[in-house]
Amino acid sequence: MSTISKALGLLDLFNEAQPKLGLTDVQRLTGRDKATVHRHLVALEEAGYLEQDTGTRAYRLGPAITRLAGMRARTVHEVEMVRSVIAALRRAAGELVHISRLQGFDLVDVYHAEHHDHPVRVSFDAYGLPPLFATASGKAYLAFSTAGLLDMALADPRTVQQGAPAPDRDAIAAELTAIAARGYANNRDTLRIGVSSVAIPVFDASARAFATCSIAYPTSRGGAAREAELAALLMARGRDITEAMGGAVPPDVHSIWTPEAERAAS
Amino acid sequence: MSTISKALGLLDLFNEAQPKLGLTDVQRLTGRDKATVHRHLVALEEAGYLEQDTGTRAYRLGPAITRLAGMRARTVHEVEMVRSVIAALRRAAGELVHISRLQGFDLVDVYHAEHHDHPVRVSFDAYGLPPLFATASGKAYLAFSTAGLLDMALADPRTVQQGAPAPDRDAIAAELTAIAARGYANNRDTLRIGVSSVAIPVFDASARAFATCSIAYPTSRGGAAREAELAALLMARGRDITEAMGGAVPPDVHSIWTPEAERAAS
DNA sequence: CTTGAGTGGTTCAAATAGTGAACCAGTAGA
DNA sequence: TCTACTGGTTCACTATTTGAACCACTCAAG
Repeated sequence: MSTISKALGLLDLFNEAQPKLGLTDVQRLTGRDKATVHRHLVALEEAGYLEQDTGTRAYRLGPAITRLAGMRARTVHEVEMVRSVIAALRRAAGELVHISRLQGFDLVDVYHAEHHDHPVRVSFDAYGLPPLFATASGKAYLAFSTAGLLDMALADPRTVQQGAPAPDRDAIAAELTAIAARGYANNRDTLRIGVSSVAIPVFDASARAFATCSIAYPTSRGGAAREAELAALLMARGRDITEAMGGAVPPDVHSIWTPEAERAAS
Repeated sequence: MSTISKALGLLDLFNEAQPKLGLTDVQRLTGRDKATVHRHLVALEEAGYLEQDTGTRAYRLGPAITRLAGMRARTVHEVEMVRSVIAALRRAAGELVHISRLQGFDLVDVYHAEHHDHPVRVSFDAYGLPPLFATASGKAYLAFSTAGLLDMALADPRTVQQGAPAPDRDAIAAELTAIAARGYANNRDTLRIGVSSVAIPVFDASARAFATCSIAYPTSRGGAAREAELAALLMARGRDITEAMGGAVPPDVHSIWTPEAERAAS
């Protein structure tokens, strides 16, 4: 293990539960020698990745991290921020993976990664904008937003223009509650025959949903087992996606997603 | 020089002008051996501080930076984010340094660091909230915000309640233009006899002013030379303060502040 | 289709930089 | 005054890092 990895690993020790760590704390947590830890801490501090409280001498995350994150936000396009995570997801799932973002009352496609192994693929129409509650992404978004949003989406003029039967508000609300409880939304042939999908929300820095990540797959390839499998993949990466974009997963969602992530890591 | 410092130094090579760097680019910029650079880049990539474009193989800043910055934003209090910078400023200036933040139409004190060397100090009244255009901080804020804000501040009922003569809008607007051009605002005895101050804005991630940093000093200690000296100190640290809080200095301001920063570094 | 000049990446002996047991110094209770 | 904690430092030892030379690949020119 390189010295660099060891030093950078120290930064991961800082979290909500332990925002400040003393030399001895870090030494205990890592099991490494005190002198080594100290040298690493000093090196990180000199570079600005840590800073030391002048009073307690405890270390905390430093300004260089914030500075670089700003640089990344400015220089790396939003799409590229999640591209590697999405690519990994697409490889694991073998299906089309989407990132969509809310604009007005529509979720528009920001990025989608195709997979080229299967001959049968879901083709994607970039200009079809169905109402929020009709797609897996939209439901994922609504389920993790404030309740009022569903009514606003239902009040959207395009919802009734379709000539279709009026949507059942209570039924949708009940489904959203179920989605919030299990951590992901799904869709089976409801929007387009032969196409199913699963979706999770992406949260911003204020832990509010602002985008979604979804996997679309031909229904022909998937039963309930396939859906559960893809949903597990999605939830295992949910935290990474949100954090790569500068967001924070709310605690309640975190507790739903984390067990899946651990299961997938095994 | 430690390996850690060398590796972390690589991250600073990425900026707006060169958001993506190849192995050879980094090697040229650092002058170090290619093998060394490569090992460092790989170590940083494995930790998530860099990521590699699968196509071009160029490196860019990675998701771990954004993740950690989120952690810092959540665990380190806003005040502590700038405490060390402010402490350095206070030591260099030997005067009272303030950080104020806009709340509604008032700049309220977030943090202030006193200096204990001088017997005569500016004492600070935390509950005095003069109109924006009457303080150095307020003027610094207004000068780097949209023009409409001045009129809103002038329309504030408390402005006229004072019983003082009505403020001259054109004179203030002209002063704000001058402030924007030279990079800092000042105040001499106008608010309180015997107290002068200089101030600069602090910008958020969207490069909009959202707070200010100011130095207050007894007028008895300061002529124009003292004011210029303190203003130079302030502007030299302006970028650090903004970036430590996750903000970005707008390009035009950057070009005003940077020469001062270089002068002060010598 | 070669050739050469670019890439990015790898190898392994040499040496430099990292390591850790033991040490010092300060502080807060008992 | 002890003791038991802190944070931090020293220096012989050794393991990790280093860098010249190397490979593999791509691309444009001859």
